[in-house]
Parts: sequence; structure tokens; C-alpha cells
Amino acid sequence: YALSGKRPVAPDTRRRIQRVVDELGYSPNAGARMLAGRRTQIFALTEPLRKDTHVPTHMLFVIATAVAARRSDYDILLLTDEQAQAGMSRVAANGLVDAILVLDVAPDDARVALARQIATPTIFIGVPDDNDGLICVDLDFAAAIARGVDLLADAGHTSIGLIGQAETAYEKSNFPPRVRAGFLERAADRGIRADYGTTGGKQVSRSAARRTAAALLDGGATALVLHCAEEAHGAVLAELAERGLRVPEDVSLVSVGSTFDTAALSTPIDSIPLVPEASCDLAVALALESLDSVPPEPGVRLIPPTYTPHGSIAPPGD
Amino acid sequence: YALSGKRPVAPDTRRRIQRVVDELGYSPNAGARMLAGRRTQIFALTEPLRKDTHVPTHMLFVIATAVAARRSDYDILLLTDEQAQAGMSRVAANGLVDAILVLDVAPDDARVALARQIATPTIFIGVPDDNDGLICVDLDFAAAIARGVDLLADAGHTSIGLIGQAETAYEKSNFPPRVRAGFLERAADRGIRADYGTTGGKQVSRSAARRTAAALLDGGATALVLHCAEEAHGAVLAELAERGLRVPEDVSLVSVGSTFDTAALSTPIDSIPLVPEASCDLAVALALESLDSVPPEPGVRLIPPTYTPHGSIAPPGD
DNA sequence: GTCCATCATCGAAGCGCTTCGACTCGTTCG
DNA sequence: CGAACGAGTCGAAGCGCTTCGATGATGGAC
Repeated sequence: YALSGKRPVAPDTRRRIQRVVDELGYSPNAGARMLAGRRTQIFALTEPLRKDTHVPTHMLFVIATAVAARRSDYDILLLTDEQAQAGMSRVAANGLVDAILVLDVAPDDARVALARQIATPTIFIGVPDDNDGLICVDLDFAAAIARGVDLLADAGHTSIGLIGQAETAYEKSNFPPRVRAGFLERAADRGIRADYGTTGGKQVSRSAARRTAAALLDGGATALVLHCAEEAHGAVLAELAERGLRVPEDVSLVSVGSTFDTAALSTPIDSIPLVPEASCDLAVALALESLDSVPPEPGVRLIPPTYTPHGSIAPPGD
Repeated sequence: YALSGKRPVAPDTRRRIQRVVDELGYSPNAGARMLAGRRTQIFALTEPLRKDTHVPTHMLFVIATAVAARRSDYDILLLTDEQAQAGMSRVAANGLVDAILVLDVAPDDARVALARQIATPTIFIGVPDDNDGLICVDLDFAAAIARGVDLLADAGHTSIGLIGQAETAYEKSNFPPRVRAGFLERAADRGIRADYGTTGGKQVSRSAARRTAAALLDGGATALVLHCAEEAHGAVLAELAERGLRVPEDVSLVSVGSTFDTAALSTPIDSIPLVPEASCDLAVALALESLDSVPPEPGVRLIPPTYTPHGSIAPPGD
């Protein structure tokens, strides 16, 4: 009781006990706690890590989740590869984990059906197409891209381009389509011209990124929204440099949904970032909450985007 | 007993029981098994994932470990970030895991001292400088680089270059120094000229890789050994292309310790690869073995390298 | 002096398994 | 025909905790 605080214990008794605990190096057996208490203090993290995903970005989410979980005294059991699916049912059935966190969500993710079958609370970090009754967390990509378009439109640009992800990402991942659709929609609302291109077929490539940048610029775009890999950012900057175009005097740039530091690029770029910690902290909070008597309502929680200027936006032809 | 097989059970009784288990969807409670049995069926995987490491490569090891563990009915508890160290003591103390697997091993890794303190069996995937009494698993990098040098020397090359990792890797990681030293040593043994360079300072950069390739070629090297990132391989090939040098007619190449498919590069390159599955399978086997009554001997297990030709080696000036 | 609140102490139940010994059958073998 | 054996059943102990109710001890309020 001194350790769990579930019954009143006088402060200095607690200290006395704590001292002995420290001296003896006592630490309660995990298995016994799982059995006796109703908590395992473990979350499963299911992350298929498909071949075509951007591994470093995904790992930021894995780490952010692990760090957030530890803050609440939870460990992470990693379910990857084929176990991302099979493991979910298994750990739900044998009670190894208190909740399941789902990463790398596909639009038609098979784990959606699994989540509905099992009793273990499940939190999605990302939004599948069919999300009825699920708890999902994600950056508000629509608001983020809209903000990006607004920034450029407000600066006076009337023709802008979107440099997107590799093509497969628009089928296999859940947010790129949302970004592209939001881009076109907001540009239409603002009455400005909007074109877009991708940065590769299956894999991101520098050359594809450069070609797309070139095509958009040739098409008359005076500002670019970048929703692509760090590598592609570099390629776009290289293309601009080769054309002798300055940022922001000749071309304005804004990066949307990046997980890396756009200020550290050869030319710093304004950013409306995707912050793994934000999503993962919230997801872990929801996982904890779903363990107590009043679990959270199902639904999609969208995180409002933030904007960090680095001087890469200016009026056109400035 | 029908499920665990620890007492003789007639085959068809076992089948009958299995059928009922399936029908009922019964699956034994994980906490109860931990408490009653002496096995948790969980391995901890400690992987700091420092900022300066190559994340995709490391993840190959994480996944390979997870897959290997599952084959023996084990799950992986992920200890990353600061928990890579703190978590080790914790899970060892509370008996959450049966063994600990150590990834991303530094030459002076703090986890070496921890491993000696705790009772939980610990397997290092990588070889720290001070490895007395530890169980370590790794590719035999010395043999791998020696093989690479031999291949080139046997083909008749008398001046070769090594394109290495970024400079920090030679301090923070455990194998790059072994490769470099082995390179110089075997070249000396074979009486051929050997130079080397790196592919960046803190981070791998294409430009640094090209500069190093250029310097080695200008220095007279007719063959290059690549022990570097995929990105750097691409940069080296770009430099060769720009100089109009053909592989293998003008320059021979061999890649040592790569984890990606060198046959898929714009020019396929012979490879003496680092195979994550090989190390991780062995590590998991050792972890399992250290749970039974006769634990394995401490010591370093080096995995013999393999060689896969892709036609990138030929006699000089062919 | 009594009463009550506060906190420490005690004993016991039970979480859901694993593991063991003991016992019972029916069968086979010498 | 009895011994020996394989296979199934049964009961019980115990893994190391959490949680609960009950009982004691102490001190302040009245």
C-alpha cells in the first residue's frame, strides 16, 4: 500500500518503506503483478514496417510511443512484420497487454477488422478509411495543407504547386490522399491555380523530385508546397539552385507534414510539421484512459497543425 | 500436458484436446504462465537508436530479431532511447523477460557493465571492446574485408581503396574500425597499396562520398572496396559514370558489409554482405540456450562471411 | 473518561496457471 | 497369472503478488 498508494499511509512510513525497498533492491515480480492486479503495464505496438515505407519516419513514431508509454510506467511489446496482425489477436487473447497501439495505418488496414473483434482497447495512430467505432489519432492534415495554401495565397501567389510523395504512398498510406485533396480544395476556394506531382513511383528518388519541381516551375508556379521526404526536399532545393532561383525572392516554399528539421536544410524552409510526439502522447493518453471505468468515446481526434516560419515565404516576384 | 508435451499423451487424445481448445478459443493467460512457469516468453531488445545511426539498417536487425524470436514463441519488448539502459536493469529485476538482446553496440558500451551486474542472460549483437565474459554475435568483419581484398588482389589489382563510413561511425560504432584495420592489414599481407577515405563527418553525404571516390581514383586505385551506406554507393557510381569509367573494365568494385541488395543498384556490385538474419537467428538461439541448464560458454561468435558475385570485379585495365 | 478518526498490522483469499505425486485402468509380456 | 508399462484422471501445492476485511494502537476532541 505504501508503494501503490491505494490506502492511506503516513508520509514518513512511506519513506521508511521506500528506503528499505531501495536498500534491498526489491522490485515486484512482473508476472505476479499481471496475475494479481488486472494490469500488465505493457502496450502492444503493431507496426508492419512494409518494405515501401519510410523507415526513419516510422521509427520516430515508434520511439515517441515508447517514450510516452514509459512516462506512465508502460513498456512496449513490438509486433512487427507478419506479427503485426497475428500478434494482435494473440496478445489480446492471452492478456499480455493492456492496450494495443496501431502504427503505419493503411486506408484499408486489415487491423481494423481485428480491432473490432478483440476486447483489448486499440488506438489507431493514423486514420483508416473505415474508422467507425474506432479511436484514431492523427495530425489534422487537411488543416495543415490548408494552412500552407493560405500562407502562400495570403502572400499573393496565384499559382502554386504541390510536391508530393511517391506514387505508391497514395494507395498504401492513409494521409497522402487527404493532403492532396485538401491542397486542391483550398486552392480552389482561394481561386488560385494549383498543380501537383509526385517524387517517385514505388520509391522516392531525387531525380523524380527534381523533374516534378521542374515541371511545376515550368508550369508557372511561383510557390511550392512540399509534402515529401527529406531527400526530395534536398533535390528540390538543388533544382532551384541550378536554375538560379532564390528562396523566397523568386520562389516561396513551405513544407507540410515533415518530421525532420526543415531549418537545417541548405535553405531553411517554413514548416507545418507532423510531430510524432504529439500524436503518440495523445494515443498513449487515450490508451490509458480506455483502461478506466469510463473509456473514451470512439472517434477521430485530429491534432491542430502548428506553423514555424523560417523565412521561405515572400510575395511573388519580390 | 497435452499442450506442453511434458508428459506422454496419446496422439489422438492430444488432437481431441486441441480441437476443444480451438473451439473455445482458449489461450492460457500470459501473466499466470509467467508466474507459475519460470518462463515469460519475452525477450527484451535494447536498441538506443542514437541520432547518428543509420535507422533503416538498424531496423533490419530489430525485425530480424523479432521474427527469429517468434519462431520460438517469444515476443520482443522494445527498450529504446534512454530506456535502452535503464530498462535493462528494470526488466532484469522484475523478471519481465527471460533474456536480453543488445543491439547497436558501441565500442565502450555502457550496457556491458549492466550486463555483468544482472542475472538475466544477455546476448550482444555486435562486439564491444571490453567483451570479457559476455556472449557476443557478429559477422566476421575481419574475414569479410580480407575476402574482399583477396578477391581484388587475386584479380591482379595492386592499388585499391576503401570507401568507408562517416567519421563518427569509427568512434561510436563497434565494427567500422575492425573493417578498416582488417583492410590495411590484408592489403599489407598481399603486398598491395591501400588507401582509404570516409563518406562524411557526422552524417553520410553524397558529396563526401564522391570526393573520397575521386581522391582514391586520382591516387591510382584501380579497385574500390565499399563499406558504406547505400546512398554512398550511389554517389560513387555517379562519380565513376561522370568520369566515363566502366565497371568492371576500368574499375573493380566490391561491397563489404552491406545490408541492402547491391544487385539492384544502377550497376550491380559484388557483395560480401552483412546479413541481419544470420546474426539475429544465432543471437536468439543463444538466448534460448542460455535458459537451459547448461548455458552456452561466454565468448565471441563470429559468423563466416559469404560472397555473392555480380560481375563487378575484373583484372585491372581489362 | 469516552468516542472517533487515523494509520499500522494481520490473516486470508484468489489471480490462472505449472508441476508433481499418486492412483486407476487396460494392455502386453514373460 | 502376475508384473510391468503406457495412458488418463485426480488432488494439491505453490508461483508472488493485490486486495479486502478485521483488528490494534495512538492521539486529539469533547
